[in-house]
Amino acid sequence: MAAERDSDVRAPQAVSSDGAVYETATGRAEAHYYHFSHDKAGMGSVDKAKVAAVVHSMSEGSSFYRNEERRDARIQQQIEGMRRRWQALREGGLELEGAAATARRERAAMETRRRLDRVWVVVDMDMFFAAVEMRDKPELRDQPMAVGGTGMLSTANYAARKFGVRSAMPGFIALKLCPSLVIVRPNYDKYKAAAKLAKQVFRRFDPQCVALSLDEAYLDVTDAVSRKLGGLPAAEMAAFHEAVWDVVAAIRRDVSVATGGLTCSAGAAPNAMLAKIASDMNKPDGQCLVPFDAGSILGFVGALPLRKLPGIGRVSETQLGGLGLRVVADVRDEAARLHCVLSPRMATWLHRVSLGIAESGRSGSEAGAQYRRKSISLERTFRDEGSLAALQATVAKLASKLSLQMQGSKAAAEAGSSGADGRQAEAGRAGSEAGAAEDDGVQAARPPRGHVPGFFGMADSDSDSDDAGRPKVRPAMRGRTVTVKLKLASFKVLQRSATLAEPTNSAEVISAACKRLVAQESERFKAAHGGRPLVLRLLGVKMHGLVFDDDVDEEERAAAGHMCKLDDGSDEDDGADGGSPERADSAVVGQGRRPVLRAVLDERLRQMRRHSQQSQQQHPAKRARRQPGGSSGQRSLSGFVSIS
DNA sequence: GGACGAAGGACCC
DNA sequence: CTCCAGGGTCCTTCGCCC
Repeated sequence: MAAERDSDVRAPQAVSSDGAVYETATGRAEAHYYHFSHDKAGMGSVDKAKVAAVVHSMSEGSSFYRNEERRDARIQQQIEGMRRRWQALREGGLELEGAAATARRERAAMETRRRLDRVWVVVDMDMFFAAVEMRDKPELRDQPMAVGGTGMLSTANYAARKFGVRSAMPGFIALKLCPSLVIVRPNYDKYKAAAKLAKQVFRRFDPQCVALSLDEAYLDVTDAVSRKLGGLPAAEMAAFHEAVWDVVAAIRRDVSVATGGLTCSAGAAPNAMLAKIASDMNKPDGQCLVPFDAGSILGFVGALPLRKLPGIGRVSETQLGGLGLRVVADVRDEAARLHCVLSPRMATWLHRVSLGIAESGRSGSEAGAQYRRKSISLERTFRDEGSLAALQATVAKLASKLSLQMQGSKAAAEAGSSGADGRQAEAGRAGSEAGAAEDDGVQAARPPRGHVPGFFGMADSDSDSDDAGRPKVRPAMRGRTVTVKLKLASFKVLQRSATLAEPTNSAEVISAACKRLVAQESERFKAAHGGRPLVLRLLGVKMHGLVFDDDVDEEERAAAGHMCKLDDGSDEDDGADGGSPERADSAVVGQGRRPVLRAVLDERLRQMRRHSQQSQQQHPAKRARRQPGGSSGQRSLSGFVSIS
């Protein structure tokens, strides 16, 4: 293993600026229901057609499948609308003229904001959960195995991937594809321990590194690289690239040593988005460097299939594909027309990203600001249930568990030691009635260290103690808006929410509010369906509009001095980075006020830019108007692509 | 024209 | 035998209320 890594550590071959290296399998997966993410590492030899056939035969006729078909039909219809408009723009001129001018200005403004002076690294553990299990149980090494349950897998090893098994695939389908598959139940404590070891390594290279999940971290290693260069500015690009390459190699080596042989892949680039993309290019156990010059970057992103962009998922890929766009460079070429067809944000975002520009700045001065979650929720899937009483019992149980979590570490600790207070005893009974009780008793009784990390949880609480070994305190919080999530037996999802007069974290209050919403919906459903009961397969309870108890102190401090306000709708996001390229001078943006985590995530998590077809068709005139007209000039689209 | 609440979605891991 | 998760974030649209 060491040898393998060595060899690829040794070759600081940067990407050629024409991007040819990355002209990967554009193997257009026939846009349909079940390509669970195509060219994943280790899948080279999979018989895709066969896998698709098996998956299809397993799903056909199921409620899940029918729901997917409905969804797909809707999307296809949207695409039809987009297509017509897209074609119309090809012929007609005026609107496009304006848009082209806008796009040109936009691009110039964006180019202004391109930064090449920071070195970002994204590290991604290879098949993390499976790797940990294999490390601890060598007999699993050469076996196809996956971590998860029959319901859903979270990751699979490479032996399993050869059969077409992959993460986010339901376990029962995976077993069909690979009858010898060993499915291991997840053991999060082990994964957390391993992640903690890795993070200790990351901190040596970037004390402020941010973990997005157990298996992925973002590092700004600029300082480490310049130390490597002896504090001198790199005389030339090659030396600089080599230094970057070596730092990344060192990180990966140290991670492997620290974790007892787990491997990871990494990408390095001038911004976090590019680094993220690069981290995926040489998986597993490899690394990739995007050169630090605009020309190379344009070549690199340009050649990528759109799906590689974090933020472009199954739907967006299909939509853009419907317009004939396949690769990032296509988007760049069509920036003007896209401005006429997509929502303004989506268009602007795509344009920027197609240039390989992203803002992953981290404001050093902002170290004090902790990340604040925006919502907290709990949901449970169970066997189809039509009895309102049973559903309400589940609601009560979810509400009381959520309440407990919201009360912070102190409450959780008490509950953990006492085993079961009144609320939980009640919840336990209720749960078994609803048939959703499996692991619940255990979970509820778990001490504070137990609870699920969540997507962001790791950002500052990857461990239960701080660096000095003091136990970490989870602040109590209250929420003002409560939402119930209902997934019908048909897989259709509904959400019903209500805003309370006062923020709360009381189990009773939350429970009562949720029960009311569920009862209402149940009535409505019966009325609309000739008395048929509402049959659900999932219930969820969520709270948002959160206020944190320890923010009270912060407000006091704020009164005395600086500190920005972090929570409540006032979103420090002022117009959103991509939103207004006009204020290109907003070097100030990303300069101060954002919490560390937000700044880093900015790019990758805000991009669910989707747009609604309907509205665009309903208000074409309005849309046209908002494109600042003016300008003329002949500009051939090719002029767009050139790098100045 | 906002700000705010509600509902529905896309996406990520 | 088992039959598609759960925890988050952000975007968009719409309606209501200034």
